Amino acid sequence: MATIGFETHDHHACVSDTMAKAEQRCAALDLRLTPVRRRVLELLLAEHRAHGAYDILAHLAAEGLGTQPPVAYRALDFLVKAGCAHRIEALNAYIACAHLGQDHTPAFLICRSCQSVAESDTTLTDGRLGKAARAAGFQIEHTVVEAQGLCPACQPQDTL
Amino acid sequence: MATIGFETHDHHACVSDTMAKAEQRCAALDLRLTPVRRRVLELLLAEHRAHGAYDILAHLAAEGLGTQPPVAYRALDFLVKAGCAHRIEALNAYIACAHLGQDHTPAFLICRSCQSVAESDTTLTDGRLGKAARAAGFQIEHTVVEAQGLCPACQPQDTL
DNA sequence: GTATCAAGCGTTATATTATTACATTTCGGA
DNA sequence: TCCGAAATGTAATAATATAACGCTTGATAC
Ligand SMILES: [Zn+2]
Ligand SMILES: [Zn+2]
Ligand SMILES: [Zn+2]
Ligand SMILES: [Zn+2]
Repeated sequence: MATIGFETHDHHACVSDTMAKAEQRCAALDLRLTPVRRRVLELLLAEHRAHGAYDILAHLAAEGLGTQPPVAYRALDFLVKAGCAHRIEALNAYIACAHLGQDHTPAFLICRSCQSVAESDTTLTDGRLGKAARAAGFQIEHTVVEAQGLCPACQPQDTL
Repeated sequence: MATIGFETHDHHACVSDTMAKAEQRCAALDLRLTPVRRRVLELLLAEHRAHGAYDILAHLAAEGLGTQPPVAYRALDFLVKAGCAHRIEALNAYIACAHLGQDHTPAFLICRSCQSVAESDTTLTDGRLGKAARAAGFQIEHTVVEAQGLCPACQPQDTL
């Protein structure tokens, strides 16, 4: 279980790795990573936090890539469907996938103080939700698992 | 782990029990379950599915209890804070709590076909999310756990 | 090559969800 | 009975999201 987003890491590598994987993935699935879509993914990747559709749109507008909401929503929808990004329901916002290439069921840890978001990759739905679904005979198609709270850096320090 | 919402049950009893528990709870916590708040809870309780704020508002308007959005949002916010209702983030909607009086961390099973929503009561965050949070040093304050899919009644039948 | 068709994009308009702000009322406690 | 906090009424607006429609592009078939 790797949680990306709170650890200090080589973020440049993080970005270029993910972009490369996104290229591969889209090529493999015969999906077209057009300029707008690519740029939106780059914008999402810039920081490990969620970005609102209108934030993204503002960047696109500043760069002459589009000014109307559908421009942003189409690109975001594409990235989500392609598995390159996830929607954070609790924030009505979007984030780049931190485990591109790995088959995973994402779970998010959202810091209310610094707004950073970590994506935890645990492979299966065998936690609470899986058990509850099995017990109820429910057939899961998609899961939303998001925790809000304080990341390690934002927690009050005991040690003076 | 009881999942309420898909099972056939005595829903009249379900409603009156919950209303009684809500009364008790508000009294105990010194919260005021005013007429609008009570009515909104009743509306939520009518069916085991999520209700949009504007759906609720439409009912209130029809009953002369208020016509402006804040009326619905205030009542819903009160009920959520009081623990009598939950917000379903994936639907931007609200549902009455099915485990009022029990200390619980709700998880929801949302049927995309019949829109019914079941609340599963599992007491602790020791599933995927809990483990991921512990591993990352994240301090959870609130969790959003929602599965979308098909409830037992809406699944294609093998047996002819 | 060029006709055809689907995917992508530009743009306008509109729908849905949610909050801010401020005046007024209600209600419990001093 | 007076005071102050909580609740409510109401208008305005913000934030998020989608529908609809026509044009452009780029791949494929002929
Ligand atoms: Zn990074
Ligand atoms: Zn992911
Ligand atoms: Zn019931
Ligand atoms: Zn509940």
